[in-house]
Order: sequence, then C-alpha cells, then structure tokens
Amino acid sequence: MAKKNHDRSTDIAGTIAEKISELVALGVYPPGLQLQQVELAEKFSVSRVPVREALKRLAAEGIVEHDLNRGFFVAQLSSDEARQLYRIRHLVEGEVLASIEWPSPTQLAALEKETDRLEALMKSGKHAQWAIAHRELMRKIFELSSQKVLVREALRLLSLTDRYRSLAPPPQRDARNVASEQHVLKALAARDRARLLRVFDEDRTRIEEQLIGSLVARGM
Amino acid sequence: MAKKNHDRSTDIAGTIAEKISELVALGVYPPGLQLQQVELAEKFSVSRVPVREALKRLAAEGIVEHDLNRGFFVAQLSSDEARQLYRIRHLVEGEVLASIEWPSPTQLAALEKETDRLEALMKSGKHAQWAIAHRELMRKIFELSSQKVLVREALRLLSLTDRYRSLAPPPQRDARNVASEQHVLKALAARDRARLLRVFDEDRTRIEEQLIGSLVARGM
DNA sequence: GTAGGCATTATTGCATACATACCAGGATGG
DNA sequence: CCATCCTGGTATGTATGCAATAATGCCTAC
Repeated sequence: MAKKNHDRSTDIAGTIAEKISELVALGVYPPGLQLQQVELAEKFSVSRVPVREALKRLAAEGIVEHDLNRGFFVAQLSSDEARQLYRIRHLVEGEVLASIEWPSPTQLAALEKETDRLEALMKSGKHAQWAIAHRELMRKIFELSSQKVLVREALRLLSLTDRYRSLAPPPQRDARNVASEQHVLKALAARDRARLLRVFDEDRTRIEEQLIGSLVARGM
Repeated sequence: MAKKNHDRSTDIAGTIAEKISELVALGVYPPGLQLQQVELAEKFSVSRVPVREALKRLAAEGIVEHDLNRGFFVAQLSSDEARQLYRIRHLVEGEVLASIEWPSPTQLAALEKETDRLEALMKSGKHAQWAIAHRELMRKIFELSSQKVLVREALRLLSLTDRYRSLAPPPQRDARNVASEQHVLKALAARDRARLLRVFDEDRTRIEEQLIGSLVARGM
C-alpha cells in the first residue's frame, strides 16, 4: 500500500544501511573488507554523513565492525561464531513460530505467490534476487506473530547469518531450499504448528551444517 | 576543555551513547521522552553529529525509537514487550551460563569485591551507582564465557530490560537482589552449574514479576 | 640489503552551515 | 461557528570544510 511519503523520501541513512546490508549478505562485500566512507558516499551519490550513520547502525547490529580512527570493516566470520548465532536463532525462532497466528486465506495466497516467485528466481539462477526475496519471505512469515520484540530479534539474527549464505555452494542448497519453503507453506495451510517448527528446524540445521562445513574447509 | 587522551577518549559518539543509555536505565530519561539533539549536544558540549550517531546506535539497539523527521524518543515500554524480552533473556542467558568457564581464584576474588561494593552502594542508598555497578558485574560474569556472540546478545538484552528497573519499587528489590548476587558468587565458587542457572532464573523471574506488576498497575 | 625513522598522504572524526519537513496558531472565507 | 489554508518557528536531515590520527613510502644509516 503506497501511503505517506514516510519510506524513502528522506531517510537516506536507512536505505543505505539496507543496501550495504544486502551487499554484504550477497558476498559482494566480503568479510574483512574495509568500507570506506567516501567511496560509499560517491557510490550512492550522497555525502559522508548518512553513510557514517548507516555504518554505525550496522556496527550496532553486528554486521560491520568499527575500529576507532581506522574505519569500518565487514565483520569477520568464524565457524564458532556461526554456531552461536544459529543456536540463538534456533531458540528465538522457536518462540516466534510458537506465537504466530495462522494466516488468512488472503495472506496465505500472498505467501504462496512469493514462494512461487522464489522458485522461479532460483530456477533462472538469479541468486542475488533470490536471496533478497527469501529474506522478505522470512520477514512476512515471522510477522504473522504479533510479538514484535521477538520478531525484531529474529530478523536481526537472520541478517547476521544470511551474510554467510554466499559462502555456501549454490548448487546444493538450491533445490532443497525451495522444497523446504513449500513445506513451510503447507504447514501454514494445515495450521500444523509442530510441523512448522520441525520444518524450520530441519531447514536451518541443514543450512548451518553446509555453512559450517564451508567455513571449516576454509580454515575459518 | 577536556584534552584529547588518545585511545578511546576520542570516541565521543560511543561515550555519549553509553551516557544516554545509562540515563535511560536510571529513569532520568523516562519512556516516551523526546531526546532533542541540540539539547544533548549542549549538555555534552559537542556538536549534533556525534549525538545523532549515538542516537542512531541506540535506535538500532532498541533503546530509543526514531520517528523520521520528528526525532528520537526513549522507547515506550509495554508489559507485553517486557515479557518477550525476559523470555529471550531466559533463553540466551541459559546458553551463556552453560558455556562459562569457572573463574580462577583471582577472578573470583575480584568478583567478590565487586559484589561487596554493590552491597555497600545499596545500603547507602546510592541506587544510581548501584545500577551501573550491577550492570558491570553482570558483564563480568557473562564474560567468563568465551562465546562472544552469546555474551554480546545477552548484554544487549540486559540493557533493554534494565531500562525498566527504575520503575520497580526500590525497597522491595534491594535486599533480595543483594542476596541473589551472593548466591551467584557461591555457585561460581562451588562450580555448580545447575545451581548457577537456577539462581539466575529465579532472580530474573522475580524481577520480571515485580516489573510486570508495576507496568500493569500503571496501565502499560 | 635491511631496519628504522621521518615526512607525506589518505581517511576518519567532528564542527559548522544550509536545506527541508513538521507542527501550532491564527487569519480568512464559507 | 467551523473548516481550510497560510505562515512563522522549531527541530531534524544533509552537505561541506577542517583538524587529528593512522597508514604509506621514501630516505638514510648501518
């Protein structure tokens, strides 16, 4: 619903933060890379101030790290940290899923449409767009819960682990992930909470294992 | 004018963020209050830029909220949100405590010293200083774990619920809280993990109930 | 040839200045 | 009398400029 000019009209810092977050998640900005303010400012055609604010926010979220008088760097990833993040995700997402309200037929239809779009993007090999759309879908599913604090935390944690996905080998993850999203939809349609939880846990654990494997293989 | 000590003293935005965070936790800045940039800038004798950056960071952490083109406000508190935060704290702190390494005699002595200091502050009625020192103690205990991501999340969540403490009636909380900290120390000394977990859970739950009571009584 | 020190350069951190959006209150017209 | 529009004031959002700090490369001495 297009409403008031709230969204993008002036919140440059916010949009830039999301852009950078996406680029990090996509692996365009790999871990350890220094994010220089002037460079980003020119890239987005703004001054350094909103860029700094965006970087500060991302630093608070843990996506980038800040060395005083040295700059901002994409946060390094260790397999150990990944395990911790997935552990918390398991716990928090469990709470979120336990509290979601079943979607109305209209909502369900919208979610199915999204899922189909995901599948199409995957089949056509548009991994970048797929990743973005995937995050959106997750957000919509979580937001079926009215427990806003829980949802907010779950989304933060998701963005922290999403960074890793670009490291996982695409061929393997694809087919099964699409399948898992279809399973989620079915669980939602059937209003089967136990199944929903199980699908999420299995999916998350599978991704985690692939990821940890990749990290360990790279000595991270 | 304070001279520039090198190292961290030049991180104005960071120090200001912590200052504001403390003031919010102490209840000096109550929920809903608008935090005006010029006012804060004058209060800390700096320009608006580091103030804005501090506020952005606090917004990312959830301590303040940001209305576009309207300003920053201390985050409102509802009993419902409090419950969600305590639920997550329960889960995350459980993980942290499960992963801490038992303190060395030296570390233990330092913790005992801190606890005694807390008790002294409480008895002399210096609630503000007590609250700050309490947070420090919690941080030191959490940091007995090497799982940095978990610790970081736990501390964030702690800062989010600490805001509420100033709403709870001081007389009740005091005596028992000091006692609970002594219990924590004993569990650490005895290296009794189950007991440690239990003490933390009981303490947290007790505070939560007091708090929820206060919030409900005020219609929040 | 290498290690160390000094000057240069580049980048961050903060302050100042300007542009823009929001809100309250009153004038105006129905 | 009420609704609408305008307008002044205030606070936020962004751009630019300057000072301080860390990185870099060169030069010199051994």
